[in-house]
Amino acid sequence: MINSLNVFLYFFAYCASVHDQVVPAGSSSSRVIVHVDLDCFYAQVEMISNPELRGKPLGVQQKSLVVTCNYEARELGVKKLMSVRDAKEKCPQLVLVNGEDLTRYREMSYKVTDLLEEFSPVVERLGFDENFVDITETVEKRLQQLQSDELPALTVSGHVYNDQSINLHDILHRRLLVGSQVAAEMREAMRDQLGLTGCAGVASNKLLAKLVSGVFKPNQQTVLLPESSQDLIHSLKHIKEMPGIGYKTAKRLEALGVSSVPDLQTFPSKILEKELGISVAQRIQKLSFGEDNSPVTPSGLPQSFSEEDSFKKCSSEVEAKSKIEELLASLLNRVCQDGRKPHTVRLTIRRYSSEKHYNRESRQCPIPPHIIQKLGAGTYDAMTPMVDIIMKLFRNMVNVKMPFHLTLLNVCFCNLKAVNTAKKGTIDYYLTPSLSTTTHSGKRSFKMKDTHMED
DNA sequence: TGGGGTTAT
DNA sequence: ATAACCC
Repeated sequence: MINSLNVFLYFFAYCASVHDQVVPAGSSSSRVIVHVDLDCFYAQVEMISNPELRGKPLGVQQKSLVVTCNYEARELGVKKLMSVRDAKEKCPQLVLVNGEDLTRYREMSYKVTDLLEEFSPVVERLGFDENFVDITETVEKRLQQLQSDELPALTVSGHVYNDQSINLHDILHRRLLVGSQVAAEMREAMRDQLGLTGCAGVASNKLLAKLVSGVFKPNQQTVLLPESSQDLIHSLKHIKEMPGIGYKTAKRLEALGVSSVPDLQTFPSKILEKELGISVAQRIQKLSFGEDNSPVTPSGLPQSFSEEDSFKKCSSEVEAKSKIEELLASLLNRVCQDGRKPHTVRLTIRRYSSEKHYNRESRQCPIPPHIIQKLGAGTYDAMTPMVDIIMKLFRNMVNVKMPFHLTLLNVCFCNLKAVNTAKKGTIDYYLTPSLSTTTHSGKRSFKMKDTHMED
């Protein structure tokens, strides 16, 4: 006779061995990814700046749009990207603050990323209010610290998608549970140290982590166990909701009769590849199965800085020049604070047009070395020569002898390089191949000294 | 429809 | 330089 204890022990050992074989311990094939998504970020920053706004319906305005709003406003019918007119109509008590200057949002955004980097250095930013963190290693370490008698006490933090039951014998479940605990600590740190609330999603890849983070909304977190991933992706009502399938691709898919997740899953791969190109086709078809092997790529320092302004009409060169000077003044301050130096400048315009939705043109050029040098110290030394260069780009795009009508100007500094800190006469000075060698500290708050040795 | 960002071609 | 994607 086999007694029940033996049956239990056998079952225990069986489960452990099966799953440990499927995903060997220390295997990199299974990851734990967290997606952190701040609640109505701009509105939160505004409420921190001015606590009197708390408790009132609050919208953040850019031009004629309410770009985001707090939950009090949402309960009264205000939606993201609603026009100010519609929002005021829905909600006359709505308090509006101007959010066209992104400085404070950008600063708070990087504080969040910096905080998350303390949990794992592998943090990828997505916009100002979202971050992906690969915590596979953090989780592995914690699981190895766990004594075997502590295993039964392992619990989830926050929601489990679909209320799926947890199997502690499954190593993937264990990892994701510890992941949910790390996510809870991240949200606690954001609240305690920065005063910010947000959602988190924990799953085995970026796509699923992002989708699951939005399941319980505001200020909550959800973990997805592997057995529920098909339910999650099938909960999408349209392929446009799939991150990675944008406006254009969704339209082209719809023309092929593909509009739902199952449509995309079962559509013939060869035809899809012919229509969209092999790269996009293979990527999005994998997405439709919940598969996403793209790594969390550490964002590090920004690749570019830009400032832009939109308006009803700009139709003269002097008008454009004064707007460009305004954009440039802010940019020079930002570049100065960063410490690195841009080697390329780009001007982008939008011309007035009744129909064409997305029409933008740009011209870019290298920044001459003698101007790059002036970028570090006083912002005003660089101002005049930079304006001259940008106006050349402007006249290259716009025939100023003909009538024109612009609705947007954008100035972008990119191709950022660390300043050369190698001292003249040293081995380093002569061996530094260009100045592209990364000499920055890796900390965003660190400011490099301008040693005037670049170029 | 704003004021940003990224990568691929 | 543009086009696509993300927020």
